[in-house]
Amino acid sequence: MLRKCSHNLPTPIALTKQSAAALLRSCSGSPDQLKQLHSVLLTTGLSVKNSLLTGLLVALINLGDFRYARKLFDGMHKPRVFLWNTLIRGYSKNEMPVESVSLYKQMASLGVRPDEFTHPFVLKACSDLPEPWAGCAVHAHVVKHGLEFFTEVRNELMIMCAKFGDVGSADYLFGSMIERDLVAWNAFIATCVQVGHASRALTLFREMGPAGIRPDAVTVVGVLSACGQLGCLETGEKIYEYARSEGIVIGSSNMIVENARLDMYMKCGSTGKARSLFNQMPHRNVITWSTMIVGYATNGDSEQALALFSKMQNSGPSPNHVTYLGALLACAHAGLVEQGRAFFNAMVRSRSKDIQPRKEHYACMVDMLGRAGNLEEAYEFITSMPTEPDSGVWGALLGACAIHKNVKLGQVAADKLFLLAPEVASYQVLLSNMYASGGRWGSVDRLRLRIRKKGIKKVMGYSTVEFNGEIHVFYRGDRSHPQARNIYQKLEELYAKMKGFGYIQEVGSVYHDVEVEEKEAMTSVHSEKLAIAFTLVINEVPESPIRVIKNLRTCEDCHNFCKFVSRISMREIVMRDKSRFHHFRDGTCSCKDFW
DNA sequence: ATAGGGTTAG
Repeated sequence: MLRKCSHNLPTPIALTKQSAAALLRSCSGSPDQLKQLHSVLLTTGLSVKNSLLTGLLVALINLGDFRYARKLFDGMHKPRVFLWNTLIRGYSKNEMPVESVSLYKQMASLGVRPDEFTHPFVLKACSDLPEPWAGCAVHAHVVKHGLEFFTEVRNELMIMCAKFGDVGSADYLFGSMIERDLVAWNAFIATCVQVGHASRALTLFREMGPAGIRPDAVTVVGVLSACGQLGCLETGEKIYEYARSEGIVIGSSNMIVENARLDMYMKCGSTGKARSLFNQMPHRNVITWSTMIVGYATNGDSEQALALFSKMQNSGPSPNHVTYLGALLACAHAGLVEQGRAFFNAMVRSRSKDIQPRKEHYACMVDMLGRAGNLEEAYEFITSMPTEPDSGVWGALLGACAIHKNVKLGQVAADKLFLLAPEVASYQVLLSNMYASGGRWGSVDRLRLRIRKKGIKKVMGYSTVEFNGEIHVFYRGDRSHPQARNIYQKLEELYAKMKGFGYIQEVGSVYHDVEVEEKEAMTSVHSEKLAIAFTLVINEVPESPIRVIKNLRTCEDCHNFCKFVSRISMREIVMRDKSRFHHFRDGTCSCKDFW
């Protein structure tokens, strides 16, 4: 490599300081070229001053050769703040937050005074770290140096707070901003979506105009993402059309916007709309393909997911770890154990670091094996993991044990989960359900006591439906909706009709040690049933699908209920639960009762 | 010579 480019470089004699600087500016080819230039400079006897070295360093960093850059940097006498900044930024932009933060630490301990450019970089690195402590320390520095009023610094502080779950502080930082510019709005909207406050993001979007800020394409991406999370298809499409008509996005030129749209369609269960958009897109990257594959997999169309995956391997970009997760999900949902194993082995064999199996791939495999009934193999799979299994992996095993009613192995998983994720109620609920289905009421009571002692709160289940751009929320047994009377009347009607078609209420999933009538009463008013009844009341257009989003997983009886309703009302029901979609059509579900 | 915000999985 060195020899190859050596003839492009001038001989040492011809080189002056000016020509060296000019050469450096034009030398954006390869790090090797730059390194050679450096050694040439050293042989010239020219005094290689900081200014020249700085140029060299910047070029190296921009090319991503941090090792050589760092060597140069460490050899420099009192590098200027600008150089510290550049290196800190380089690390943070190239997913090396640890290096970025430790360089900042070094800077601080040497007494180099940071300027207003330093903190946005290092704060970004701090928010990429798994723990918030470094960020807190840097925050203190920001205040110490009196830099917290720079908009850029404030934005990064806000994002960091939001990423570590401190939405209150993020909110405060946004609200108290003196100059709230477009970037601040976009950052806050995006963080709202990331922490799961999608409806807040939509509210913010509506406030932008009155506040005198014109949204741009970045805003649109955030808002489309919010619509996906909420399952608001109508709203999402309206916002996209608005953005087109306002010239905020032009055609399909912005791939990120199109990807966000694609994802929104998939998250709303509209695989058809997603596919036709995909077919029309002028440019597709790995995210485009992954979004499609994951989308198909979660929507229960494993065939399409796997077909696209092989199409991608033939004529698309290289798959990454997310794409493979999509392929594994497709296998897990379709019960294609052999195919799934093959994908997993391909990942292990791959030389690319980017597609080595991660924890979520292991969790997916455990789910797949466990669901197919190979519980022992799933357990062995966990013990063979190169890294410490996390709650996702044990949770997958517990879920499979619940399906196959294997209390013994389920207990093993639950014990791990009690240590790894004591605050997640759903795991304890699963265990409790397993005890209950085995009639072990004593164990159920002991577990309940333990849950109460620890103060673990169950997440309340709810379902949402979008109608005319508004979101309607329902809880179990909820009567607060203005249409409550009509909804319950509709529900009665449905039950009466369904019973004629052979519907029998399945109460097993409730797993409470209460009288049968009471169980039945609770099951019959689950939130998803109310949401469906509501949609039937207000929207009688036969060909429009009923779209319901549920925050937890749906129970067996509701699943059965949906099948019957789809049949007797001739309406398609698209239900997104916590982990996947169910498309009900004419009495059957896309998940083939395998979920 | 350096500035902050955006899309996929869990």
